Amino acid sequence: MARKSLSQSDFIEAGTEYLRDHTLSELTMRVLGDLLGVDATACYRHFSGKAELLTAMLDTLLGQVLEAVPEVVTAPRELLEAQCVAMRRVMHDNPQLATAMVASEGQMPNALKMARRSIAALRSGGLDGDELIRSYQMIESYVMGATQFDLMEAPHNMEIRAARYGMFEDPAFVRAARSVRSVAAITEESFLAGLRILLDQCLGQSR
Amino acid sequence: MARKSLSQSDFIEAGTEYLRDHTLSELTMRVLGDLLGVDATACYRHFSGKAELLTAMLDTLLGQVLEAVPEVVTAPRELLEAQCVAMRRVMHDNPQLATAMVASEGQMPNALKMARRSIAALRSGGLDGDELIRSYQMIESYVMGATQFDLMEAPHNMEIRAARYGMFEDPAFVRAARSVRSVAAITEESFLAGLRILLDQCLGQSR
DNA sequence: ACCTGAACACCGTTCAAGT
DNA sequence: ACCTGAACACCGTTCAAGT
Repeated sequence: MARKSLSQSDFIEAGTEYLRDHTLSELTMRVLGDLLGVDATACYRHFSGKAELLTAMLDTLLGQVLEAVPEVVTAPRELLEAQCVAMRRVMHDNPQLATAMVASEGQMPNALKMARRSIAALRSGGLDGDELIRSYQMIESYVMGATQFDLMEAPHNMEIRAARYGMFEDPAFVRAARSVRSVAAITEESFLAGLRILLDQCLGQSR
Repeated sequence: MARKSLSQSDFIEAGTEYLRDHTLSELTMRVLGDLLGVDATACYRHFSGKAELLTAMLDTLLGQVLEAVPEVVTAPRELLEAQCVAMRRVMHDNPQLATAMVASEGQMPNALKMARRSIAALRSGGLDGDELIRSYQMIESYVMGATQFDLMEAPHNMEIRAARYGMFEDPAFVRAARSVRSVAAITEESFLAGLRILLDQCLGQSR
């Protein structure tokens, strides 16, 4: 039998790819092994367990956000908004992983990088002390939370939301519920509107 | 052996009580059976499975929110804020259930009631059409999402957040990280500040 | 150094059998 | 009508054994 000599990134990539079309609970260690033509327990030679693999997959995702928003010299307001929008888009493209986002930031270097960038932007926007922390936390909780909430039950999330709208018995919602696409559009619009309202309030209007 | 003749609410209450001191993954059907002095499979005589039980537990939680905010005649802005704050408090008191909040609203009558109340308030605040939907969705995603995010990994969530702050290498965050209590306080302040900013923008300043 | 394969201690759930 | 208890098809993970 030929040696496989797999690396961490092989498992990360195979898992992330698999989650494009499958549920998180469908990604078992046995399936992951099959994907790489290897035994179910081979993963344990590279990660302490499933949790650590998941964390590595998540951090890789955050790396994509950092790449999507190069740290060029832009106004802090624009850098922040761009980073938040990129974060949401990456999560939107990987809903299964996004909704499993964990708080174990200790092992996620890219999460740390993103946070430091945001804080630097808020600082150069004039914030400091407790106001800085409140603003940072408000934006992080909004972007991560609202996006996770909107992606819940993906890929059927917007069908489910449309069905809910239909039960509200309100003419505006019932009309919107007829088109899943319009429900999805409204969801994105409301996220972006909310983000801008919060950023405006934290950093002052810039448009 | 005496007949137990349990009802749905017995399982809901026992499970919710158990989750006060235990993780969601620790609440297995076998444990639930032990709590009620009954076989592990007895639950299937009252619920189709664990998912349906969980949904029932969640809806019971939403019922507490409805009770906490009686539908007295108040200004729409105040009703909305009170309902959002009550929602967060109930989730805060039941973090394990709150972070498992599901999108299966079809079987959650109290979720429907809450939504209709919110929509009525927004309407009497002068909103209509797509603007009404955007405002509703913005507030729902913010309250549910940010709260779920802040409660992630409870009951150690604030210790984890404090540890993160310590790694930011920013003087303001490092100072705040010395007290878990202060991190928790800042989290609540930033949630409330964000909520008020969004409500102000949707319904106009009322204070 | 890395992978295998059997094994362990769990899950949620089904179903025939009890009362 | 409701509960029991064995059983099924899974999990993640461990560990001795291979190469």
